Amino acid sequence: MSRPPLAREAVLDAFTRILVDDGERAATMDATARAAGVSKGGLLYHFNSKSALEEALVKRLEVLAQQDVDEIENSPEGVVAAHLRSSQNTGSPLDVTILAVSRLAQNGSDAASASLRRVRELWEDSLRAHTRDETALQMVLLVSDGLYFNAVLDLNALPGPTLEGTDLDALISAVVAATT
Amino acid sequence: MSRPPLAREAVLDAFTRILVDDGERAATMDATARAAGVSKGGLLYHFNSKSALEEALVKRLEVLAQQDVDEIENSPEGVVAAHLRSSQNTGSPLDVTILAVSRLAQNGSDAASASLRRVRELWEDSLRAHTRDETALQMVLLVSDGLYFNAVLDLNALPGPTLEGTDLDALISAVVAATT
DNA sequence: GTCTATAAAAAGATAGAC
DNA sequence: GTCTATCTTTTTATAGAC
Repeated sequence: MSRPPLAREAVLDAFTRILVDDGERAATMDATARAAGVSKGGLLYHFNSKSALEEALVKRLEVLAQQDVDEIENSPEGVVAAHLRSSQNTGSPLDVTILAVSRLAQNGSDAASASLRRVRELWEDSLRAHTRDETALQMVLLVSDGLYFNAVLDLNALPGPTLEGTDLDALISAVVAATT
Repeated sequence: MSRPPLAREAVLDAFTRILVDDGERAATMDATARAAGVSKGGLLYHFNSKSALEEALVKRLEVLAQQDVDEIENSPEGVVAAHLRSSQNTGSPLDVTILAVSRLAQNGSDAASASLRRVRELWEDSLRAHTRDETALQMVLLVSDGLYFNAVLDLNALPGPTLEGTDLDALISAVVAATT
């Protein structure tokens, strides 16, 4: 776990920022290098290819997500409340990294999709012990996803598993009961 | 409202499919033309430019979204339940169009972002009369967003307004009360 | 480690034949 | 209405100097 070179981190930061602010198409190696204050050759010294850049970003996400879960587990407010609160996108390193990786996922990166699924499973496993039942767990996760995605004006959220018919009915009933 | 040419609709369908399946970057005019079974020149007869293609897709979304709201208003199941059920992405024309337009929005298209916001406002206005209060309304919309986005394996949902601090607290309390 | 220069492919768009 | 051919710009990647 030796600290990575500064230029390398700067490139990753710039890549993230462009992905989130302007989208995947704008996040070219040229634009990333310029935003990071290095030349294209300099960038390619640290990342041999575009996919190497993407892989590095995915790796960064995995580390940040695990840290997030660990912090929430120790929150005095309670895991559910802390999780929902943390779903309010505030521009934290984890927030922007999730958004950046989801941009990659939506452009066909299987590694990015898989990573986002793992993050969601981390959350799910963390929340399970603190919710009444599976329906309640799904409701928390759904509201969390909705929150996350709504916390930014023109951004999106992250992938997850589909819901079966019976679960969907139970969920609808619960939400209807709680809201009408 | 005369019926548009078949080739034109085929191009729009192909563009939508590629956007949803492979992302914005893959949705080139070349690939779209090929998938629609026309040449690049043929495509450019119907849509003078890439942005003309995008504008046509946004227009299609507006029409489909209004139809959806009209149907839900007349649902015997009730507006809230029908809305949540309809948020389960089933690959309907509206579903795929929303996803396609959200891909454009995430790549910097202001027109696409604005259109998605309008769709969400349509839903919000439709649901308001059928929910207990503003917190309940937001909860329904959030769960709907979460549902929508989770109904597909590696896709995303749609933009919306941010939540204020007090609203967030009220929401967290409500969800916590309903789920723990 | 970082740079410039350049090659090779793909993108959007135009021109004009049919 | 639909096609092929072509131009221009952008993007990824390589080569090699410093």
